[in-house]
Amino acid sequence: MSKYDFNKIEDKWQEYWAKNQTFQAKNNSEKPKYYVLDMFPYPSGAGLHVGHPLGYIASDIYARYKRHKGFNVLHPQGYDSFGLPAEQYAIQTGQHPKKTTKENIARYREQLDKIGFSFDWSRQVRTSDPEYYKWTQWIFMQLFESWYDYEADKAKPISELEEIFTSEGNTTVNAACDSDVEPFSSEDWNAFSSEKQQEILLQYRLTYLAETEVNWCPQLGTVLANDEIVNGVSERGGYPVVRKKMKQWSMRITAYAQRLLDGLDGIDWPQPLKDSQTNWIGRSEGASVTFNVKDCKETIEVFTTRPDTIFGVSFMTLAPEHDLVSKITTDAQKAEVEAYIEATAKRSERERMADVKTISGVFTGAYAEHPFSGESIPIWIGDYVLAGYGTGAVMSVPCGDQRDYDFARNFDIPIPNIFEGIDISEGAFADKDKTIITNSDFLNGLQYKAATNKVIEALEQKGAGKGKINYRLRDAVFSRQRYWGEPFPVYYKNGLPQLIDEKHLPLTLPEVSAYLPTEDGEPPLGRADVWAWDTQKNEVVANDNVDNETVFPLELNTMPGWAGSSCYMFRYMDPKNDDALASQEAMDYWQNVDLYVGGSEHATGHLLYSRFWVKFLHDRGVLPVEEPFKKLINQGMILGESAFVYQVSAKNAPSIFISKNIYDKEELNQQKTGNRGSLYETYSKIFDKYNLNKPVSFVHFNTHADVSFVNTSNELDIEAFKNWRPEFKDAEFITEEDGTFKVSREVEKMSKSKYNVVNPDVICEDYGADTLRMYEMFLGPLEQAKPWNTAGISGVHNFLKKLWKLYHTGAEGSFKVTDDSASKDSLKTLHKTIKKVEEDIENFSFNTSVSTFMIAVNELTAQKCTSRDVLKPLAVLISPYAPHISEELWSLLGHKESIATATFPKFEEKHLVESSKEYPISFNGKMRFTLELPLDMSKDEIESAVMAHEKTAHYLEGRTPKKVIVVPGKIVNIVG
RNA sequence: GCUGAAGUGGUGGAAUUGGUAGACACGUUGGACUUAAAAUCCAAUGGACAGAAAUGUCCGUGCGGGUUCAAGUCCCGCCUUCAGUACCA
Repeated sequence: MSKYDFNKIEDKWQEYWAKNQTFQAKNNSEKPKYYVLDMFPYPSGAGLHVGHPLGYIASDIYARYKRHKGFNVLHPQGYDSFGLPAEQYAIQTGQHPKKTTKENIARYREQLDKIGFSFDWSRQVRTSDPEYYKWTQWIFMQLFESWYDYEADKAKPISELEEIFTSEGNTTVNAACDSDVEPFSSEDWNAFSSEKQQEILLQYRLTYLAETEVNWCPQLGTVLANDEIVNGVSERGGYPVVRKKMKQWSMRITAYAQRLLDGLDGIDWPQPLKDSQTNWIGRSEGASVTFNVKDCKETIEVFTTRPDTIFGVSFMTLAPEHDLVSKITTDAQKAEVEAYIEATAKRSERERMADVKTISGVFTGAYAEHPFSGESIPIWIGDYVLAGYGTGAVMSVPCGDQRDYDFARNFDIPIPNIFEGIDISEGAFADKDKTIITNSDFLNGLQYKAATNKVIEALEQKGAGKGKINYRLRDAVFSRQRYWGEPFPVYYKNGLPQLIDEKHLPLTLPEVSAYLPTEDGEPPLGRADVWAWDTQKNEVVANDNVDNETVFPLELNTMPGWAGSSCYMFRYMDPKNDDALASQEAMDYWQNVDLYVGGSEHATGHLLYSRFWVKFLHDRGVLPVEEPFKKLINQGMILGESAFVYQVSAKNAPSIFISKNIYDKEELNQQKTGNRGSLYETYSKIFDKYNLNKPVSFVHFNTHADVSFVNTSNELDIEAFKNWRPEFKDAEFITEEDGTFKVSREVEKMSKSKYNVVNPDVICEDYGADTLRMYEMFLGPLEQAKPWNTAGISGVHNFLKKLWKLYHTGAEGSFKVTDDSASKDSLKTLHKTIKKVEEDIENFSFNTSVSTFMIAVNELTAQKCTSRDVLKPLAVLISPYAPHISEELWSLLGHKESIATATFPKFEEKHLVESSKEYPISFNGKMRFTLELPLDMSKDEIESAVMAHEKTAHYLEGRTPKKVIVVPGKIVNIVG
């Protein structure tokens, strides 16, 4: 073989790797371990485009590199195969999601295999596989069986809590729980009915049932998101939508807020990603203050970050949804308040967000009492206060908060000034570090920090408040009214949730007649005929058998998408284990993921939930580690370059397309916004110019053309375009002078609907997987978003051809390496390359090492290097990037084993050292010359050599140098 | 509004973290080979000016300042773009 026949080579080695299980990882090894993981894909029907493998290529390079470096590398892959698209497809076609998912996975696998990844496929997991989701269900059960003890700051078994309740009641317990748990003694507890006890325990569990409001559309038979509702009716169809309270499972992630925050310090993640988790958790320090409501027994609790401004309070504001509103509103204000609440309730979340400028609110007629001054403070309601944050109530300090200020202004509420020497006639003053408090009784003359400490102390003494840390993070709703997800291992006895026994997992998804919700609003599982739990037989039985004695209804909701992806990284360690998520030995050996590669869009979803679950399972002794991902890298998205054609058409007439340059030249773009008369004139002129039949009127727009019809010079294949769609069959084209038709291009997200998808299979077919891999890396820095442009691929492809040729300098291009000792220059090139590539891989700057390879191969070609001593290590260097060609060269070099196990060449400094080198020397930027000096000179020696040089002496004549700056190997600067 | 990232040739992007800016590649131009094309190879390629030429000089990393012998890199103030987030008390 003398030609670089990449298709043949790649098929051969892909087959070899599969047959020999080259990349299968062992769970025990003398070698140090290294775990490289990609975020596993959701197998969509559209298949992979060139953007998807970017991160996989990067992690594969790293995994292969680590193998060369002597690590036992775990590099698995699987599928996040539960999810909405498959379900929607099922609703439309009636096909079981299981079937389409299976097909999609097969397609994904085929595409992935073509790129030559070193995945250990023997460990593949699929989240929709019962053998897998058995463990998702198992983790849910552990959460159900746990509570969070703030004293020990960890999760504990719920049985321990029951014991405490039995012996001490709940007053000594500092636990994460629902806010409305009432205090009870041990006597109370023991007197409670079993139902009552279960209800109370539910409020402490780490996953619990709670009533949550959702938007329900009975006609569409589904829950709608806020943005799917316009003016109180559904966006599609215009059906009425009702707010409905539904019992939903929630995850008590808020218990872990502080630990999730603290844990960020110990992990090597990109700063923007850490920032977004920090913001999402949203910790703020302040105080909770209790205000008594006058003339009734109620109290209002508020959270504030500025307790120091408590003497600036001139009113209080409650969210319209606040529970107290109905209790404290006076009869005189009742009508107005109710009208306001109704009006706010009707507004969707979206409207409320879009309309933040309008100030609205109503006085309740009630007054609160200031905890220190005892003054009466009017209580208002206003929709700028959010029910979901803090306590849903604020103490309004108009001089210190702009929103309070605007509200006070709008309703003529007094604005007392408590900041010394600050003018608040124009707006509030929120800069807490620049003020001294005044008009504030015992806080006068203090600054923010001191005042805050003092006021909290005073509040605590009075029992009117305490220092508090508030988090923005909410508990995560865990129920979905969907079919294609994990069923909950839960049945209901007297309306109370019960777990099925662990031994009977997995609880598999039942068959249903259709994948839509039922007409009376139950999730799709409500359609299943066989979906009840028999506690005697311990199996799923037909619904008819429900007797609420031994047979009970099962949960109808399924788990959300993130359930299956939260702990999958541990399942890879021991994927076939039927007795545990993974064996203790496997988990102790692999610990956690050393390198995780994936998109940043999961910052506040998967990556947060996963950390939560891992911390929880660590608390409960299941996992040895507390963080799932030690290092994380976000790969940027690869965007598509859409092609547009400019279309001018009349109704019912064939389309007419105008080539881009003509369109630009005639400034039709400007005409688009001009008046219709001049538009018509301009078009008429053009049509006359090109001898085309003028339509009566013009319609003017851009149309996507499929990128496969466009070559690298942006020329459109007119014939292919005409045949694409029937309506373009008779289209006419106004072409450039040279007869070509040019499209305009625009960078957009790669998507089927934009006809800008580039398929990796096509690239592999035309250029080879090695070219694809290297080109994707060459495109730019890994973390950066960048458009795909096939035009540049020839550079990388040429490199691989040159690499091939470097090893094929024999007669008629046959393979040739010699046993001659390598030239100094060649050794220098090799070691320069080893050093650079090693640094690049360690720093994840894969783009620059592609350049380094190109330089190396060009130099070695020029040196006519055929030495085995150079060509052998070179193949290993390149193999992480271009594994197929490297394997082929490796076997041509006479090796029987795969190159994957070869040792990474060792860098030797001595090959880079030369006898002498020319140093450029500059004087203050004015004079520059070069001086040849031996390389092993010390700083001082170089300095004196420079000073002794005639040009230096000339320059310095009559002057004393201020200093000489010497950087060996770089540059010498002398300042006169 | 807030937070974060980034602005370098015609294009994608390098620059050893303060030390010859523009590596490498695409594109473009010219040349070799060829009946021709493709492929391959060679050369030139930031701008301006001077020179027959080798070469030299000046300008140049979004804009305006500053520190330094020396700034794409550090500091201050702007502008622009992208991403995330948004009444968080």
